[in-house]
Amino acid sequence: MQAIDPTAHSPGACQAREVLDRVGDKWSLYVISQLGSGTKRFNELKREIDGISQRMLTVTLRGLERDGIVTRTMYPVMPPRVEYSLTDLGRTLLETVGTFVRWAEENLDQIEAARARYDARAGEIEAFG
Amino acid sequence: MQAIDPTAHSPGACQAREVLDRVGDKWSLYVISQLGSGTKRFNELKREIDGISQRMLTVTLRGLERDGIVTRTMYPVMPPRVEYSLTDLGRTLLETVGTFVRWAEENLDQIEAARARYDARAGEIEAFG
DNA sequence: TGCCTCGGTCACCCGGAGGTAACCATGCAG
DNA sequence: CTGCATGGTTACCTCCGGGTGACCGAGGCA
Repeated sequence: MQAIDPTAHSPGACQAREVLDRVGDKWSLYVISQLGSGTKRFNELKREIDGISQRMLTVTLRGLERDGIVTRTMYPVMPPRVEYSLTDLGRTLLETVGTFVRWAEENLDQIEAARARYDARAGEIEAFG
Repeated sequence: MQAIDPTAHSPGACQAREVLDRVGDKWSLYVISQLGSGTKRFNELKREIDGISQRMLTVTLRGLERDGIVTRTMYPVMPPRVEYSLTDLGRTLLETVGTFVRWAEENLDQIEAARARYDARAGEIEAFG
């Protein structure tokens, strides 16, 4: 994802782009999705989200916290205990993302089919064109 | 955006991630949004999408065409005439993105407020903490 | 004879997203 | 004394998304 150019403005899309810049990175969606099932601790998230590094989980959570999508609660005990959960805003976002996820589930096969067709045709042209 | 790691699988989110990898790049949303209002020619899109380069418009359109979201129609005349439009799949995607756009419109101010609060608090801590 | 348009392709470069690994403080178990 | 767990931070490096600018080929126009 990429910074917004404030001079660019395609009427409807630009607001969505700003949200995409938040949620469209590599890990945010996984974190939001995991927190959808309730409050979680740092290492709990780390274990559940396959392949995420310590640093990226921190960075992602900080970003989501900054934007008011998750809350961070620290208990000053030893060893440290830190809990993350969705805010109300985060929960409405999760819902909205849900319609997106459903679209993905319903149409991913179509996309992959189209992709296969396109690649097949491209290979053909390369070979005989 | 980034390639998918096939070993990663957060049940619901992973399918959506694949769609995000398609639509979450810098320009796809603008292109889809512009094509929502009908068939357009290459330079027409280029003029309407503020700041896009010739190369990136080509790249974006090729990607969307590959995934079956837009169709490309070439008329072998001189000077060349090429028209782009949404497929049925593209139109359902546009609709889905619409709920996303509405969420963005309704909640962007909340995000920005949260961001401002967070930054203010961070500055405070840096100064006095 | 140039120069413009349309719809691209190609070579090159840069910045930033994201990965890896080391380090931190503290307390408890062995 | 050593090692492990928790929840990070930091330095460093790599990769690639995306931007810039040159070039193309055929026709029209002056």
